[in-house]
Amino acid sequence: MRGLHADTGYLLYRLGLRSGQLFNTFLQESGLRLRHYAVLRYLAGSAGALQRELSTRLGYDPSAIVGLVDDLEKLGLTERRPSPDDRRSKIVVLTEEGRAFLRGTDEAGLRVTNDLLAPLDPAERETLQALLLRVADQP
Amino acid sequence: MRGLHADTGYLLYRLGLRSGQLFNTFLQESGLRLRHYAVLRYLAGSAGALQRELSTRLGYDPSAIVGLVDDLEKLGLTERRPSPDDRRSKIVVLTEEGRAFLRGTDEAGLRVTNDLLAPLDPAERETLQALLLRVADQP
DNA sequence: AACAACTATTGACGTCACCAATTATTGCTC
DNA sequence: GAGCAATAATTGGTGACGTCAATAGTTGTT
Repeated sequence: MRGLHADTGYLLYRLGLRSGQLFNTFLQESGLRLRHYAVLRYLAGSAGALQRELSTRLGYDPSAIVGLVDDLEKLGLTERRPSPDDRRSKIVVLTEEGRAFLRGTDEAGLRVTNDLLAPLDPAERETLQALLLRVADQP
Repeated sequence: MRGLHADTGYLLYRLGLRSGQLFNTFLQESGLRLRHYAVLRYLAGSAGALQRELSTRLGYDPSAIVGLVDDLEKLGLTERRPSPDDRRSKIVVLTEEGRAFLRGTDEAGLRVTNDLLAPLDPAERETLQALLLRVADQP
């Protein structure tokens, strides 16, 4: 009898939950949650982003972005700068402290991934990574 | 600059969210959510389960199971039967209506997985499935 | 000049995860 | 076999979160 566990879509859902929990328990000592961390990492790769951009790219509601950026700003990890082109928009950028924070949690994120993928050898991890990237990169 | 998207753990988290959303939008016409569906599919593979067992196997809080089983019972898809061994426990079983419901949503679940894995060919899907199963099957 | 579209923000509502406490029952132990 | 810790289901509370509607300020279009 094929249970739901044999369904790849459901497996992804389940493992996504587990992965998120691992990240969150890991981040909790810093007072942040996975959502904050995702924003920081996105900013690290983009050198400034409109809140609207964060919303669409990360899949969080615009109103959620407001709170997340508020939190990060309160901790001094990001700043809101006025957009030169459009006075409605604000550009969120990492501060130096934000970069330092990311450096400090770098190997920690790797450790989480390491725990999660413990049953796989390096070659298999690379295969999985490649497949997931292909799945993730569709509109 | 390696963004968070290059991190397998985060990829899993992200794809898990997407998968869950697909499942939920698909199930919403039936009035159930993914959590209910997961319970039904687990029951289909076990011919009766204690609520405690559902809690540990599916990773939901015992108090959450109460509500889920209440909902399913209200729809006539499951029943609570007294355990012959232990009067504290109740055994949750699928009704005939529950089985019929699962049959009706069978190919729908496959369609969700199909949408999700659109970029992969059949061989790659099997590889992914096998890797995810290995990752999922750790304590 | 008028109006539709867009950005950030606020607020409300329902769902959900997480934790503590309760009741009924069981198993252990002395 | 009496007392007591452990367990199963349940209830309730709290905080986080997704979603939706509404608003103020700004831009682009016609």
